[in-house]
Amino acid sequence: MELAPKYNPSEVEDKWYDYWMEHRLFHSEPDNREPFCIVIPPPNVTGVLHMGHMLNNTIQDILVRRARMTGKNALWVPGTDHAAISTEAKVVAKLAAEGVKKSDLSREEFLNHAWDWTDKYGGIILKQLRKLGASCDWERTAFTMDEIRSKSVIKVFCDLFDKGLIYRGVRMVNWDPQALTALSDEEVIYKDEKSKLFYLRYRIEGDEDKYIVVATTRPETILGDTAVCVNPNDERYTWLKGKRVIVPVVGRSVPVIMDEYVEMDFGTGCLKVTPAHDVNDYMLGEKYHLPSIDIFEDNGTISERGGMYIGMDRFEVRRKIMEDLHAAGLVEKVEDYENKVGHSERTNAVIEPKLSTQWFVKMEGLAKPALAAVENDDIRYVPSKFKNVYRHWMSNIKDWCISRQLWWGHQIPAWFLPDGSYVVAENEEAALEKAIEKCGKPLTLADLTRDPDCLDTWFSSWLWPISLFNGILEPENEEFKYYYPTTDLVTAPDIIFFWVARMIMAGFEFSGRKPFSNVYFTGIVRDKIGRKMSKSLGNSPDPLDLIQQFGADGVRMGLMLAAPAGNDIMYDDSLCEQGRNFCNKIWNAFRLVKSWEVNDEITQPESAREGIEWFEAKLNNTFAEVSDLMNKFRISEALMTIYRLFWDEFSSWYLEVVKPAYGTPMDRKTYDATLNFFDLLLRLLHAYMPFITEELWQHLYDRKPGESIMNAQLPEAQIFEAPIIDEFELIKEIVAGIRTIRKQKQIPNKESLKLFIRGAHNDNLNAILSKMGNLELIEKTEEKPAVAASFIVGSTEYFIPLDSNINVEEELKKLEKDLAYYEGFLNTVRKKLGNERFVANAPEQVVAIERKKESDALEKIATIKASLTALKK
RNA sequence: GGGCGUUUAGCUCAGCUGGUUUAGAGCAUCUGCCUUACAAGCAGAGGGUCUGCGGUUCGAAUCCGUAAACGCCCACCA
Repeated sequence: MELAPKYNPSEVEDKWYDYWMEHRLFHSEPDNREPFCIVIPPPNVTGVLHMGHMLNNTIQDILVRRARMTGKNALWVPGTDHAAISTEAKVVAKLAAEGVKKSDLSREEFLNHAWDWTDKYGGIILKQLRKLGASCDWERTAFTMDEIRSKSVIKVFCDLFDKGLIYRGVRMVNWDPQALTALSDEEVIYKDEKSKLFYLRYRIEGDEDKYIVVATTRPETILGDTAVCVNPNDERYTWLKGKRVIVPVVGRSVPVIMDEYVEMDFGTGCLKVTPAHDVNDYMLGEKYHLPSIDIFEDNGTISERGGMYIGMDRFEVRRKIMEDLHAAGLVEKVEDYENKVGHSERTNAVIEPKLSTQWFVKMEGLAKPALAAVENDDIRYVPSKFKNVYRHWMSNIKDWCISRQLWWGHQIPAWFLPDGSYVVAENEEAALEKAIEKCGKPLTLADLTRDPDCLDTWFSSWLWPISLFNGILEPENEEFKYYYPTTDLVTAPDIIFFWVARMIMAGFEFSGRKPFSNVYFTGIVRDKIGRKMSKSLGNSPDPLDLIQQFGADGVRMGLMLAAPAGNDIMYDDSLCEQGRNFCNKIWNAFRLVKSWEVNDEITQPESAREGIEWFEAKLNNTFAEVSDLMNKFRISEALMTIYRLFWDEFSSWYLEVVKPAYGTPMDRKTYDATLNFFDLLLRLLHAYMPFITEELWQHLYDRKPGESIMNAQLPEAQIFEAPIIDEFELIKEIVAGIRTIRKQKQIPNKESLKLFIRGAHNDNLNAILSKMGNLELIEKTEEKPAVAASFIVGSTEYFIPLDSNINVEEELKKLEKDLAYYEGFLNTVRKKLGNERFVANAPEQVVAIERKKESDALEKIATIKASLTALKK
């Protein structure tokens, strides 16, 4: 077989993905093995793959593939989320572009458009995931709005309602005037904004010459003012007691109320009260029975109730009303001001606090077991710092507003009766029954009106780990019992409240158990200079382009090299380059091994025997080390460990040690051992780099159809102390010493050298030393050869005799530098040992180590000094 | 306004319960090599006193306090 000198990913990736699919290698069914399960954080059904997905799914794939190779029955369930607001917004925008308004369509018509959109763009992202090698069980692909998931949502809603955990009520909610829906508190993002603080004059009723000054950031809301409030302890304003003031421009007379809520030292200490448009004002309004004037339409324009500026947009009015206030001489002053303004997470529209009737879930009771599970590590957070964030939120949890004024989603299963009361039921028939019972009159379906609102997207995704296995509708089914609780969850910390916390609560509430055992939080993918990747900045590469350029394995490796748990990753193409280069390294090592001819007659050279013994020990220990790191979710460290094993130990040392001279064949024993090592190395690498490892693994031996490295098992290994590993490290140092001399003296590698040794030296690996150093002789000596370059390893001196004269100056300099180092070192050690309290207090072992350091250093110094005097002669 | 986290070589990060040869890795840098697996490579080399200050200790990158910088989360001062 001829292999190209460079690895070409595009030639092999699709081939092997198809092969895996064809043989259903990602598919899992319950059996008697231990299950390992991950459910995918469902991406938006109409989304496209970005770097965040890339990172997140690479990690999941690594975990799943590794589990498969360690004897587990591994399952990764894929699916998508209907993403209520964002999908509905996209459909609305698309229709608008075609000149169709949502309000002109019936609910059914609109949903048809939405389904068309979903069918057209849905699942693109799942197809893209295949390009990176994601080993999801595609036969199980689910959607938050498919039948099982929808029914589960409805059932859960009804159950919670029956338990009294869901209620309907009038509350001040976060209103998105663009999406025309209420949002949960978590969907509001507060951003610092430069704005103005306007100081407005409110004249006193009956004493029009006097006025008080009120500071506000939102002058347009004076249309809804129904009071002015001051602190009762504020002596500046005691005279205001019982007075009324005139709202500027509007001309309405409103009372002055006194409440300690008002901060005396903010602004003027005078607060305008607009109960319909501010949460705090709403509270004041309730307390003092103030009228509430909602001046806005749902889309943020002024309504009839505003009385003026009707139909104008809220930001337009802010400008206009200031003009009018100025004209009327009612503006005291205007200051620059920085405050936080709430924006919709999905549409980025400025949130308008709005009074409306919504559905809520009582959270306090749900939070308790969910908090405890994380606190006691029954659910493990990696990294654990996110426990703090979680604890804080969970112990201050607020009720969850779950209704959204949208059509795309799960419609709330509540039906209104003609008298305005309502019933909650899983379907129309059941609702009718309940309704008849409730009002005692013979109603028909025509008398019932279903609540038009939909549920928050997260109200379906919080069930995901359960509903994927149909555990809500059929809690006793085999699959649910086998795969649930799932094992690991991999997600980004920004949805810890939206999703993770709620899944945990849902897990305990609906299944009585936790939904997963470990949560691995990834970081955010940023660009090289630390900016978050975003479309508008244009700093986000297209993952598919990267795969095209560097190969899926290269990109996976690039991302994983830089991604410790919970840390943001500073992405740079050079990371993928490193990944690609590594693929190439593996590829070429394979080419070398496969180029060897085997001759059964040849006996194994001693160097090869030593090399095999060493690498076996090294490989075993690395297996153990990698397992340990992976159990701690230290994925990038595990990968780096493997990288170094392959590149430095295997390629640079092992292969060079066993490599036969050019044109000569290799013995059978060494060849077989090398193929075996290669096989094991590929297995170790497979979870991280699935494609190239499959390609080479298939080439390594004859494989049966359907056989795959995916299912090859990783040997169980434990770290064991092997003296040969340390011995080999010394050999490396000696070889490096020889190479340095070759370089300095410009002696070609081909020219063999003699090596003389003065001092202790272990002969065990001399065959390797001789081969790697290209030595024709290794000999102990008492005397330094007349003309020789030297170096020291441990406290042993090594000499290479030279033909030409050596540069005495240079040698002296080198030795003196060494001497200075060791004398300095000895000094620090002696300082310690000279300290009586150290010797008295430190553990015996530690003192012993220091004494050993001392004697080693002394020995070394003696050696160097001897060399120095010899040179100076 | 509260809380949390980070700060170690040019860059990205390890360094776990303080003591494993006066701090490790990868990348980048420098030097020499197109040595028939690989220039996407090989061989060699240089580079940090661990953000500052104070403390605990025989001993501190590691523990405590404090300051600064950066980041994140939460919060109803208009």
